Formats: sequence, structure tokens, C-alpha cells
Amino acid sequence: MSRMIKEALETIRDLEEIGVVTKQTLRDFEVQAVPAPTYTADAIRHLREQLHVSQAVFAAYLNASVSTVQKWENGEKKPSGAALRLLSVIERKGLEVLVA
Amino acid sequence: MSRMIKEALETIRDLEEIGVVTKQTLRDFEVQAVPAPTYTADAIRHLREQLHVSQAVFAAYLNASVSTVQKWENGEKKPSGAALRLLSVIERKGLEVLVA
DNA sequence: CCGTATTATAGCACTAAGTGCAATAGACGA
DNA sequence: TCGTCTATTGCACTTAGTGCTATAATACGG
Repeated sequence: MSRMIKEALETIRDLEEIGVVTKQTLRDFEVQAVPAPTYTADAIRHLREQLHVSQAVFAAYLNASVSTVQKWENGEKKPSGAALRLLSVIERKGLEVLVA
Repeated sequence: MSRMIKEALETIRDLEEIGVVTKQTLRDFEVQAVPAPTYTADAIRHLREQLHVSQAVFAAYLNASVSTVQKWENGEKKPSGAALRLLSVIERKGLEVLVA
């Protein structure tokens, strides 16, 4: 089994030499396949309205301030990387996974 | 059923007058029952090591930079509210929920 | 019909999170 | 021994995150 992993790593390193992939560990390879989430201001608002929650409640779930959610939805500030990831989790799994 | 909800809201409003709770809608009440996650620098590091991933891979999952993860673990910076929530999700659900 | 609570917006000012880059160093395998 | 991965440290910069206040529209109960 560890032989298979080593061979897989070699394959990835070969691909890296050609320039197909940039990172090298197997785990990196997995992660790289996952696109970074992006959300426009409207997308965030639609996501929240789809969940039927107010800005205040949404903020509580996110563990963020109301002010922050407002600025996201009005395009004044953009969510940080981790916040974007959290939004993508909510979109796919719902609000329950955050608290349960 | 909607009578029960109304009564629950009345109860919450009563409690609010006394100062036990500050918010008022039923949804707010639910969310308020969920404690805000807190993580020390060591706790974050232990969480990551428990998952057997490097800082780089962990950062990729979080959709954050390596520099950010390092500063969390070295106590130079603290994760934002949304980042804390994301960490709690990872701790309870694993890394897979972030990407699958 | 009036008062109250909820919801969301807008503006302001401040703190601190997030990022990038470069240099350094230990571990490990080819 | 060379190259790579790993992590640390320090620096400088950008901007996300937060709090507060005032304002306005809506909805609901007395």
C-alpha cells in the first residue's frame, strides 16, 4: 500500500516537472483539485435569503458581526478566505452543520 | 403549533425584560444557545496535527494563506469569527466537509 | 390609529486580521 | 551532497472586521 502511495507521488512529481501541477504531496494534490470559493455581494444575500434568516441571525451562525454581513452584502468589504470557505459549506450543507 | 411558538416568544420577551436574554426572535434564541467557538494557538496546532496535514495543506483547505495559519499557531494573530466557526466545523466534521 | 419591535442601510473611525516576501534551519530521501 | 518539504521569524502593507449612531420602511399588537 505504501508502495502505491510512493508511486503516486512519483507520478505527481513527474507531472510537476512538465508544469501540470505545482505542488507535490498527495494531500496537496487533492486540495488543489478543489476550486477556491467565490461569492459576489448578491450571491451572499441570495444565499442568506434562501435560508430565510435575517442579517442578525445569519451573522450569529457565522460567528461574525451584523456589520460584517451588511458590508459583504453591500459590496463594501469582501469575505476573507476562511469566510468564503464557510459560506460554501453553508451553501452545500446548510446552517445546521455550523451548530450541531 | 403556532400557538406554542407565540407562547415561546412571549416567554422569551418576558425573560428579556428581566435581562436574561437580549435578542428576541425564536431563531435568535436558537443561535444564542450556541456558544461562540474559541481556539488557542496550541489548540489550532493540535487540531491540524490531529488531521495529519502540513500548514500548507491546512491553509488550502481553509482557503487561507500559509502565513495566516502560521500566525494563528504562533499566537501572533487570532482567527476571525468566521474562521473560528470554520475550525469548529472541521473539528466536529473533519476536513472532508469543506471540499466534498 | 398609534406605538413598538424588527429589519436593513449608511457613515464614521479604529483595531487587528490577512497576505506576501525573504531569509533561515532542521529533517528526509534520492 | 543536493534538493525538497517543513516550519519559523521578521517586516511591511492592505483591508477585513467591528462598534456605534442615526435613519427609514415594514409589520404587528393594543
